[in-house]
Amino acid sequence: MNGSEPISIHPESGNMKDQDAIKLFIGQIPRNLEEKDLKPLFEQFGKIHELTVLKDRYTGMHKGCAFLTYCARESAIKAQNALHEQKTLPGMTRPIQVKPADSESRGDRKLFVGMLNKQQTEEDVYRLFEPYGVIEECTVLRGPDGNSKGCAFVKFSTHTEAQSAISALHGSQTMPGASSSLVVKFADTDKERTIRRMQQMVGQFGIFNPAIALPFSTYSSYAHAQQAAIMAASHGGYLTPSVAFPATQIHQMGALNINSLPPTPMTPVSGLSSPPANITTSAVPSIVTPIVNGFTGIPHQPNGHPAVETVYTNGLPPYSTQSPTAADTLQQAFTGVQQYTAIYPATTLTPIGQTLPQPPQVIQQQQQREGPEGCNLFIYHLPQEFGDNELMQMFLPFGTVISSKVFMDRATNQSKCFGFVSFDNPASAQAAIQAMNGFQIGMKRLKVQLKRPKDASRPY
DNA sequence: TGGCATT
Repeated sequence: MNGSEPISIHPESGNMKDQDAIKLFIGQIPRNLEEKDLKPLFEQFGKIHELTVLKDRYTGMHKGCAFLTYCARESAIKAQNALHEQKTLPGMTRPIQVKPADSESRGDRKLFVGMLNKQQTEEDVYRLFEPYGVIEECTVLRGPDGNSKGCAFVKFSTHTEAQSAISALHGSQTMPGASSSLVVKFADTDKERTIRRMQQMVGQFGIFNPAIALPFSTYSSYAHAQQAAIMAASHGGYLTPSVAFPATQIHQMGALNINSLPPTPMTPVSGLSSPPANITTSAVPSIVTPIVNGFTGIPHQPNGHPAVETVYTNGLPPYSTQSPTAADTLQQAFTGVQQYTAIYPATTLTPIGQTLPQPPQVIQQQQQREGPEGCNLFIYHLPQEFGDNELMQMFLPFGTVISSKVFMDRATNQSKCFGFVSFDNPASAQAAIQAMNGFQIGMKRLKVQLKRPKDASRPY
């Protein structure tokens, strides 16, 4: 949109490319030649689908090369044969390069397939993908016991084939017994796999030592930053932590909280561009989190050290459902939620008037574990804007939450307004049902009951 | 009425 963006001949109706079209890399182009100048040279081999000169992402400088896709696969082959190393453009010392782009060959042609039925074998998966190209490899991922993990790798002979399988199959169907529609995407690169593994480690062992991993020199400055962040959040006119906790406990929250840092948009603290992004547990910088944090408190251990395992407790003994104080606190907090959500529409992720840049968000994924029998709750009629974290916060007062999950619609990425919470003991689960079933939020009342066992017979 | 996974 600005002058430095690469100009492309965009695909448009009447400009469709072959399913097996080849994307060409064009090298050794003089830097004074733009798309319009290059077009005549390449058009002689066929209709161009897309032609893009590569520009530096930041400076907009011409990189001396381009990507070219013809509508017809045959045109690409003709152009490569006629031009590659055959002609030197004015001002260049080396001949023009015309060859399939890296993405077309060895690179991205391996797919990750998720949401398979655990009974599906390599052969089943092969049959499913066979129509889209030549399959070089097909593996169902299995655990040590040999049981399918419900996912697979499928390697095609070309990127284009792989891409066409994605287009045709991703989200196209839901396998019997699978919880969601089929996932078909390019497999992680080595780099992505490393990142994923690191995230899994963090999820497994709890939070790492902030003094080592964070861009602060000492732990105490980190703790200070958190405290400042909490104060900043509490000055926004929302429910303050002091409603729910005595001052000493707020101090502890500031010093010890490492799992529920207030979200970035709430922390305009001078001298800090943003809180460390890689320790937030909130997938979305949700507008309701500060309030919810305010009433439920923050995970820490009575011994004064951060929790080593990723379990979530409020640091208080689970309160009895007869306690009027606790009920009052909840009700107040939810009044706050209602007011807040009335001010900021659900689609607004950043509170109005704040334009802090989004830091790259590395989300710490909470591991989803099933609790023991009688410890797993099904919760329905959640507010649309509640995510896993808000759900967890809501149930922390009743005990140790080992897992919380809001069910999302894959297609729209919207909450389906129901979810699951797992406790480590049945008494907490029962206390939560007693206190929270029928709890009114806005126009809706929560339904909180024990999760149906997986093999429960369907009533229809 | 989950367990969402990456050789």
